[in-house]
Amino acid sequence: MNIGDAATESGVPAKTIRYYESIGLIPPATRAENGYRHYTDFDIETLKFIQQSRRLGFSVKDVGDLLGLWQDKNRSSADVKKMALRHISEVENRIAELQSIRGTLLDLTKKCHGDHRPDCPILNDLAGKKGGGGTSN
Amino acid sequence: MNIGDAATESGVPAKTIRYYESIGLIPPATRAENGYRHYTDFDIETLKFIQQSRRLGFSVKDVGDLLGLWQDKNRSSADVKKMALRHISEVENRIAELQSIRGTLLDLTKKCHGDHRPDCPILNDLAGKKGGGGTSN
DNA sequence: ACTTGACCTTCCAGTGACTGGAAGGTGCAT
DNA sequence: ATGCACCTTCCAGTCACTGGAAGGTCAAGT
Repeated sequence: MNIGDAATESGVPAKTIRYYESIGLIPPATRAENGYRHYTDFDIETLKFIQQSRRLGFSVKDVGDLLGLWQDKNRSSADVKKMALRHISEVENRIAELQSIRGTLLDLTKKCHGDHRPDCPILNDLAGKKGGGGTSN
Repeated sequence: MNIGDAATESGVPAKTIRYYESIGLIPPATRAENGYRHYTDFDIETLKFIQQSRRLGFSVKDVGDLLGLWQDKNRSSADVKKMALRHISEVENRIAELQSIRGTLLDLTKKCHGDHRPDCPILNDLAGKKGGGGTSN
C-alpha cells in the first residue's frame, strides 16, 4: 500500500504520515524498489491509533508513550490509566479557563448596547477601566 | 521609561514588547540617544489593553483590530460587540470539544481497572476496537 | 580608572504539530 | 509521446512567543 492509500485508510494525511516518520513517532516505512513508502495493515492500525489519540487531545509525545504501552505486552494498565487521568485533569483545567473567559466576555457583551454609538464597556474593560455597572465575574 | 520598566508596569515581557513591535501590532517605540526604546504612560496603557485582550483569548490579529477600534473615536460599539460575540462562539465551540473529549476519557478510565495487568480498555479504544463492556458506546 | 552587574540592542533558532509549495522522479493509460 | 496522478525531498510558513548569543551602555562600588 502506498502512502496515499495509507492516508485514505487511516485518515492521517500523507504529509502528516511523513512528518510522523521524520520525528520518529513511527519507524521509517519500508520502501519499494522505486523508493515509494510501503504500508501494511498493521501500519494502518498504528496510524489509526495515533489519529484517535490525537483526537482525544494527547500530545504527540504522549501518543509516543501510548504507542509504547500499546505494543508492550507486559505493560500494566495502571500506567495507561495514569496517563489518561493526568490528561483529563489538563483538559478540565483548560475547560475551566475557557469558561472563565466565556463568563467575562458574556458579561461584557451584555453591558455593551452594540449600536452606532462609540461608547463601549468592552473596550473600557480591555483598557483596564472600570465598567459602568455592578459586580463583574 | 525603558523597556524593562514598561514590561514591569504593563505585565508584558520585554521580549514580547519587542516582538509586538516587530510584527507591527504596536508602532516602533521612540528611541533615546543611546538607542534604548522609550515608553510613555499611553504606551503602557496600550500594552495593558493588549495583555487583557490576549488573556481573554483574542488572537494577536484580533487584538490589532480591537486596538484600531479602541483608538477610533468614531467607531460603533456594534463592531466591537460583533467581534466579542464571534469570539464567544469560538470559545464555546472549543469548550464543547473539550467536554466531549473529557466525557470519552472519563468513560474509558472508568472501564480500566488500572492495576498490574496489561488488559486495558483505553488502549483498545484508541486502537479502534470495541471495549469489553456491555453498554453500547 | 577599572570592574562588576544590570540593563539595553540585534539577530538567529526553537517550540508544537503540522501544512503548503517547489522541483523533480515514477507509473499507467491513451 | 503525452498527460496526469502519484510519489520523493527539502524549505518555508503558521501562531505567539521564548531562549540565547554577542555586543553596547550606564551607574555604582573599589
